[in-house]
Amino acid sequence: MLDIKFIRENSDIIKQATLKKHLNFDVDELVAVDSKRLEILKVVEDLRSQQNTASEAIAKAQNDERNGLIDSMRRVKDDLKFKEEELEEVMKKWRALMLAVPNIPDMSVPEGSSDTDNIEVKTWGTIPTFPFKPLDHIELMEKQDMVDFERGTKTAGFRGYFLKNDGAMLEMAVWQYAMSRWQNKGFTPMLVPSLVKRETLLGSGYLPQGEDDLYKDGNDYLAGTGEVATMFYHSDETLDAQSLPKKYIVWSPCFRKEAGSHGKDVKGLVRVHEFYKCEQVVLCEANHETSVKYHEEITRNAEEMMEELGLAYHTVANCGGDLGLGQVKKYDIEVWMPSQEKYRETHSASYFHDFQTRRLNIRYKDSEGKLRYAHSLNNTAAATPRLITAIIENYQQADGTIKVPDVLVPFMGGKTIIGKSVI
RNA sequence: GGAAAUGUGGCUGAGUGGUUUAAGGCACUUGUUUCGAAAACAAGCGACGGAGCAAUCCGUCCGUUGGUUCAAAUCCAACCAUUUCCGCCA
Repeated sequence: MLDIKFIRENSDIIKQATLKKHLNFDVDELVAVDSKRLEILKVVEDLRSQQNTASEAIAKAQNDERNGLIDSMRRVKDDLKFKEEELEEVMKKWRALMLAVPNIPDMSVPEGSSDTDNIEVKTWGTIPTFPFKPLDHIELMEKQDMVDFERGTKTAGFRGYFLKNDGAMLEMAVWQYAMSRWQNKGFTPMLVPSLVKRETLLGSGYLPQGEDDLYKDGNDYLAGTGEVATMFYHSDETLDAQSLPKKYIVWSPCFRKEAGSHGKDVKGLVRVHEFYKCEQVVLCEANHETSVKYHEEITRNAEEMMEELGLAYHTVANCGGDLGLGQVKKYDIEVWMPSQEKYRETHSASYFHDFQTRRLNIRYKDSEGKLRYAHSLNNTAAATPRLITAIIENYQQADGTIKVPDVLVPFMGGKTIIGKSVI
């Protein structure tokens, strides 16, 4: 959501944003609807003012005078009702359009329509070479009894899975490693609801346009990311400016229908309907430079974790067409997957300015005592099981066992090698 | 899931149809006083939208959404939340 005043005065900027994000949105229509809204609102407010004045007079008047006033107010009431209905019609349209206004992408966001136009901004690590034919994570995990897809689909349907033995333990080790790692950086750990109300998803900007990718029952939805509940946590609050930035490291189950991705990653654990994620969420003061600073910081946090894990990755700046409605700029971190011989997304870091906090009404009082909408950002910390597929493939050994990355050993009860040799 | 009670500003709390423009208190801000503070006294003290250069003015907001009425914090309905009890459950 953007400020309607800003939209009115800067419709050209909105038009450019719409083009850059490859969206269909008619800002001229919104501006026209808004003019209509203000015009009717003026009439309604004048009638209400009349009513308020008359109401006072009626309270004091007696007999005939009183009856006469009441009669004339009856007509005002009818007019008001008619105008209010007209206003409600316009407001419906207005609200729907307001939710569709895209946020303005940063100047530095590359042009382009899809992820193939994203631009690599960094690479790290050496792409591993194996003196044997490397296996994919599916084979590796099945050989070591770390996963059961057959019973997974029997139980949960397409993309269902069970993690077993060190498959289960490795996943939990990653969570613990990530949660404590970010806690040490000053982030507040939280476990947050995945079962959430519709308004939470409107607040973070996933709805109304993302309906098809969400599991739901009536007004109850399963969130696709912990960001949703975490952002809603502070909705309708005025934060203490001293408490900014607020940094959260959040663990939650995540549910995604993956609508529109049938045929992609149909096997394995790279794309599943139910997964778990440690997510970084930041609220900071309303200032572009501050947003950029924390955007770089939460991106770097994740890159450092990948470096600690010893996983080769690159970071891309997402192009305009690959940005969400509310995102100003986004970096994806993509890990090298030996079986696919390409990079696959593990992290997505974006900032929103006040797009989300306007919807959620999250404000703070700045140093001049003025109420302002905070800025918000988020990035993945560790999304599993996708991340463990990368670990497993990159750390596989000739005999089919899997070396545990050093930083995870303490979280695996001291275990350094997963599995028995299967040669 | 069933029953009952409750829902008013940052907090507390009055208000059950018309000077309520939401009393009073606490907290907060400023001033007077003081070497300084406390206390006392005085004044101020919400958000959002609109008009205006401005002073200021208008409108909306008493859990939410509708309804009744010339007029709703107040009456009615539904919903939501909280508390207590029962049922169920990890």
